[in-house]
Amino acid sequence: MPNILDVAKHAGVAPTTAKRAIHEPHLLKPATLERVRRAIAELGYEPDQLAGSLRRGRTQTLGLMVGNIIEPFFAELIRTVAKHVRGHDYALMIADAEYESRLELQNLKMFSGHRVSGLIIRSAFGSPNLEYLRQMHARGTYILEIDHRYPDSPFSYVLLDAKGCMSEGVRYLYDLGHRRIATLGGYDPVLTPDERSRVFPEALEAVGLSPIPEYQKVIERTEEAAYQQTLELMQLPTPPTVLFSLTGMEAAGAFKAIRELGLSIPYDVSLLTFDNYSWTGLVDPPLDVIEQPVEDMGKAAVKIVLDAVEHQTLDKVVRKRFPGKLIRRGSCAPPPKTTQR
Amino acid sequence: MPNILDVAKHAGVAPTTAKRAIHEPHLLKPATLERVRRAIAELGYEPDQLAGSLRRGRTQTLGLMVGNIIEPFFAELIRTVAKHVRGHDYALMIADAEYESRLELQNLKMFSGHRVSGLIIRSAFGSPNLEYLRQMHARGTYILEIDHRYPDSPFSYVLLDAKGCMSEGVRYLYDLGHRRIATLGGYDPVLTPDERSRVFPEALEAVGLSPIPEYQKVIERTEEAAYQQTLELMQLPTPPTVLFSLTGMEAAGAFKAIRELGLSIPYDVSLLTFDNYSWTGLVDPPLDVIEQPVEDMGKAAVKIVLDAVEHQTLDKVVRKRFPGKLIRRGSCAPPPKTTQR
DNA sequence: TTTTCGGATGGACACGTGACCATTTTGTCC
DNA sequence: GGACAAAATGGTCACGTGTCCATCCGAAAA
Repeated sequence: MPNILDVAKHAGVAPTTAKRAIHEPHLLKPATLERVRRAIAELGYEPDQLAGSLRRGRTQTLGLMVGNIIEPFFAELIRTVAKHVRGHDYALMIADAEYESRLELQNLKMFSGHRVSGLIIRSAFGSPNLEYLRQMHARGTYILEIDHRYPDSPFSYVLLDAKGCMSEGVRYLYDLGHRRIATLGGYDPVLTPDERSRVFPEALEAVGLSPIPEYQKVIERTEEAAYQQTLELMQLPTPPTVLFSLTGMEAAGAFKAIRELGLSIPYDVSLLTFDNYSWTGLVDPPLDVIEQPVEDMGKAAVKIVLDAVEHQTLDKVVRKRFPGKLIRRGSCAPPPKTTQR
Repeated sequence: MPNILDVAKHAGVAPTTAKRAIHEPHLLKPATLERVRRAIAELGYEPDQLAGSLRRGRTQTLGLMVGNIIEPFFAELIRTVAKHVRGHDYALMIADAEYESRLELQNLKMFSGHRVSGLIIRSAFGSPNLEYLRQMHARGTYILEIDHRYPDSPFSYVLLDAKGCMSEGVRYLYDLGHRRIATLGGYDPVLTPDERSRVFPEALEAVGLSPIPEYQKVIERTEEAAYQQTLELMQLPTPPTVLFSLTGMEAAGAFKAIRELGLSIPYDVSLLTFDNYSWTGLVDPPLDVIEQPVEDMGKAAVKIVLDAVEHQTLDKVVRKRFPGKLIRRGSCAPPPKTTQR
């Protein structure tokens, strides 16, 4: 593979001149520039990013670690991030932690070994890796959390306005007449310390309700676990009149369970979920959702990270929250008369 | 950031010895090894993959270029590939070409600049980038095509058994009584030269049918285009009795169009599609699908690429086809009596 | 004690680039 | 044509690692 010296030799100039043809072409005489350019084309020369990064002391590489690539939220996030990184000459390394700290650490080490300049991370719940992130930051990697953050983490973040969304959702359901509202999956400081389940009680209290203990359960945030919990909830003596799903993944499980129980949405039970996944508009009835502005979030994340990396302001902390959007489609209706109190 | 020389100094040994503690620990006296290991731990040393790759002349990096990361097929492919790369100390660079040759080339150059050792690529249709891929291969990148291949491409591939799938699908529909079968999107040597649409006529002929000209149309393989084409097809004087969707993405568009036309599946029209996406089991009726063994395909792709890269057998060509699996769920039934001939 | 040999350890250098400073060439003015 | 500044070009080295070869040490054999 030809290198810059080959190009220089082929063009009859010094290596430094050859390199300037790439990075500072304005410094060269047009004739020289042209000669070097032809040499580059003829040899098919392509700069080695490895050597450049090594010398420069800084790579043109960003890391993106997602929680679970199968979830459309993360797939869309990857696409958006990739889209906005494009054109800035940065490569994107992507890893999927599957919400597991062990995998997360393994991937972080890989990123670190490859000296990524910036890292956008959806950290795992209850992860012991905060210290490692701190270390990466101390060594020059700019870190931004997305979708979820460690409590007390010192890093920049891009998050959903969880409190606003939960309040709006609960208010919407309350106004329809619902009093027995259940979320899929409850708050747990270690297993599922996500903001949505944490602020749910506050949102209830804001409309004068309080959490119903028998609906509270800590589950994994998976389709299967949501399926199971829905079966259990709907077979309680006094089942909830509405299920509030905190992720689109869980909504699929809940929807399946409701259908298998022979219940009708929204006549027997209402369903509201986060994430405007495409299937939510295809099922019958189409689901009411709280849409996350994934595009905006990904774009903001890239901007913050690239700004910090390019200006080497690694200690600059930028924190942004984005509003969700409640979309009504028909899966929420007033609760059945017979069960209303 | 500490380097191997710092470690050596800290442990009181020569750089070479320090490095052996990492790569060839069996060569060191246990006491020395222990001292170096302690130094590594105390300094938090992590080898610089850039410098290593530069010296070695080969990176520990693979590239994966997908057609469209939003499609669950590719999201699953990414996950599977990431999963099987893990544990081999390779980093994964991921890019999304969005089926556009221009983006594809841009991403290929990025991969090339970062000197990826292997590349798994779902190439864009009618792309002019085959020559560039050839060049990358000549310079030491092992290349494997997945899901689609350039006609006459010289590279390894992992593909679906398109012919088998199309034959089985057509046979299934024929046996139900269908004679007017339309695919969504037809074959075009430049725009959509995919195997599925190409072998569709053969599959028809195998059961004694022939393609119906008015159903043949070249469309983009998108949800929106499929939606439009479905509207058009179903409003023809003699509409097809069944739609055969070649991708899961298109099925969503078709499903939406059918519902909006007030038609009932499968009584008014049947629907069969590739890709067992989760939503296909949630809608009413659940859809008959031809499932692609994404896991197996991704696993095989990684194995082939890593084998070739690690043994430096860059000219070894491995080609595999995987069978699809027809899953019946109820969206295909005998055609309506009134329209049957 | 000397020799020999294999197990341990050490030293020098190259990978391809970018940063930095040095040198040559060109243009302008008197 | 000479002086001078600016424009253009050139030379050297370090980034952190892996490779290659050299050296050292200690134990067993002579």
